[in-house]
Amino acid sequence: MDKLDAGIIDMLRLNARAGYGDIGDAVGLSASAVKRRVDRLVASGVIRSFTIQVDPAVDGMGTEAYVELFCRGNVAPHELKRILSAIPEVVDAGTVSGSADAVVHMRSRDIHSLEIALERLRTATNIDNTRSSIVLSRLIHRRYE
Amino acid sequence: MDKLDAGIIDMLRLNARAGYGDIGDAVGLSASAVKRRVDRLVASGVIRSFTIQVDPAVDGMGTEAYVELFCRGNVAPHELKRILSAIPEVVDAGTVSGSADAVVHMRSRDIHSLEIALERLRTATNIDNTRSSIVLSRLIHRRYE
DNA sequence: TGTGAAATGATGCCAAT
DNA sequence: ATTGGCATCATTTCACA
Repeated sequence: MDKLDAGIIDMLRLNARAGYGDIGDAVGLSASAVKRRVDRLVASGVIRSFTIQVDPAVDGMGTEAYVELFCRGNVAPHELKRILSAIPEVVDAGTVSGSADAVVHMRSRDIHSLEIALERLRTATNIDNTRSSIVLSRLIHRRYE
Repeated sequence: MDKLDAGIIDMLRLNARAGYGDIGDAVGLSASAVKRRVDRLVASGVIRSFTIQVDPAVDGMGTEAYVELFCRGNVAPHELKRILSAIPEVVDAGTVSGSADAVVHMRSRDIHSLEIALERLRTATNIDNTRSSIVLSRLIHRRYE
């Protein structure tokens, strides 16, 4: 991961379909050298995948919520992970510092299916209670991940 | 957005560098028909961009926080968007229901640069105060977006 | 790493549905 | 309005220096 790799990654983040030649022009390498580096970045797991960002509204997944999770007693992170993995509406989650034990980002087709998913979460073992914030309007969506 | 478009989007989500011919084989179209549809999906904004998912740890962006934003008086969503857009550490944000005005997901290189970004957020015009939850361990990372 | 050749894929046009 | 096939052009990919 040197400066050249970082440059290649920046280019691919902006346009994952950029040609090797174009990337090479930008970072100062030949097309084949860029290809070799990209292949290596993929093989080593630095580049997880090539994807697209789809408008969630069009995709029919326009309803979102941020949910704070409060657990009963001490719950191990891998236990939380097990619970959350079973709910497909959970797109992102992490244990956090502060009063809550975890923050969960949920995305669903509509309010109704979000409510059902929330109910599943709320009734899971060791979950004490939840505090939901329904997203009213999306402001930022920088998916560099 | 018919069934064919949905199939094309599914393929591109799995591999944004898939060839038009390969996509066509999967959904039952010729390469040129797939290209036309992809071009249209991009032009109409359904496909927002072609990107890569990078391992945040390797990328040196392993420190995250969820931040609740409380504003002074009524702040228009587009005003919040303007403020948040200026902070690159903000990867995701939305106005929400409940006591907070917005929830912001931030990602940074380390605690120190996260702190600096938080300070910039906290001192922005019309921001009353913030409530941060630093992510201790990432549980879920379903980045279909 | 770069160069150059061969294979592969992208792109635009046209006739047909 | 949208498709498949084809011709052309660009890019990827690989062997070798």
